[in-house]
Amino acid sequence: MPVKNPGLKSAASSTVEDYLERILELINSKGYARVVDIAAALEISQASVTNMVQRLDAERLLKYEKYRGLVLTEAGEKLARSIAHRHRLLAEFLKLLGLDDRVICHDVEGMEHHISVPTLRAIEALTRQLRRRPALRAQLETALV
Amino acid sequence: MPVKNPGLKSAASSTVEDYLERILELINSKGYARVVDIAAALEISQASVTNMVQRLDAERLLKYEKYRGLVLTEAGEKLARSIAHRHRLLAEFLKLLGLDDRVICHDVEGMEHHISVPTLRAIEALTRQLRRRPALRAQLETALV
DNA sequence: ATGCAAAGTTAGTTAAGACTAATTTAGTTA
DNA sequence: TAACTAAATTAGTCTTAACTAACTTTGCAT
Repeated sequence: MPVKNPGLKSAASSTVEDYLERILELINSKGYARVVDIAAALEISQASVTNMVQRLDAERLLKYEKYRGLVLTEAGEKLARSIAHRHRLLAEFLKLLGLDDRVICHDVEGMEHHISVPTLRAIEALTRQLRRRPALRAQLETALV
Repeated sequence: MPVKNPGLKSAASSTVEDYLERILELINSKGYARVVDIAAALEISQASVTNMVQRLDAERLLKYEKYRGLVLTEAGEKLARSIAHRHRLLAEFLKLLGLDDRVICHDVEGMEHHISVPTLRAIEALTRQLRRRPALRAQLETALV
């Protein structure tokens, strides 16, 4: 299906977003992101990662030197951060709905690439309300049976 | 990315779900679903639709006779209905968050294929609360500025 | 300094799902 | 009923993003 983009999102494909998200995660936790680690994190082959890293370099989302490693560019880091932020927000929202971590992980990874800024803001506001209203959360729990 | 399926969803791909959703919609509104109408609804070529319809026939989600038309099978209709239901639920949820129809349409079409049953149930419960608590909705609106 | 294992790269393949162009069928109208 | 048009189908191509297998580079241990 040709997924049209009505001016609501960044130009990055879901796949690109997944890569950037994991790369930032690795950099934050280990200080660097090697091909082998990215491949392990995404559960894909190293060859696939090498390909994508070359593409991300061409798109100026990171700087990459053959055999030597990579660093995010300003643009890449900015994008990665906003992706990570969206991910955290959605995960927290689902957590407040009482869902378990396995489900949260699965659904967030699927949905996150398809949520526009306005929707994200609305969910953010809703999450704030849920956070400070345990009574409301309790109602949800009981409604689920 | 290899989208794994941890036993949370039907076996149909996002694409298949989109086709079924539109086919049911057409059948409900016009009484039948022709290739040309499905193609128009999904904004893809008739050739692509013919291909997919043959595949859906092979998967027993509809019965299809060359040049003659198609009808959903029991299984196909059941699946299509549950997809449509999920779509309506998500759309209503976003509507209650105060989002506008353009955004709702875009985001629902992106997200709907990635939401598990437990998450859907939780959102359903939350939607009920939002429906009967205009004050809560008002708080969200003002929080958005 | 050399050699070996781990990491990285390249080349070529695959699958889904779109596309166009060309062909065939069906239904309507003269 | 003959012909024309709209709909449907087929055949073959393209893109994205995965894969495997084979090869190269790097860095560590001897």
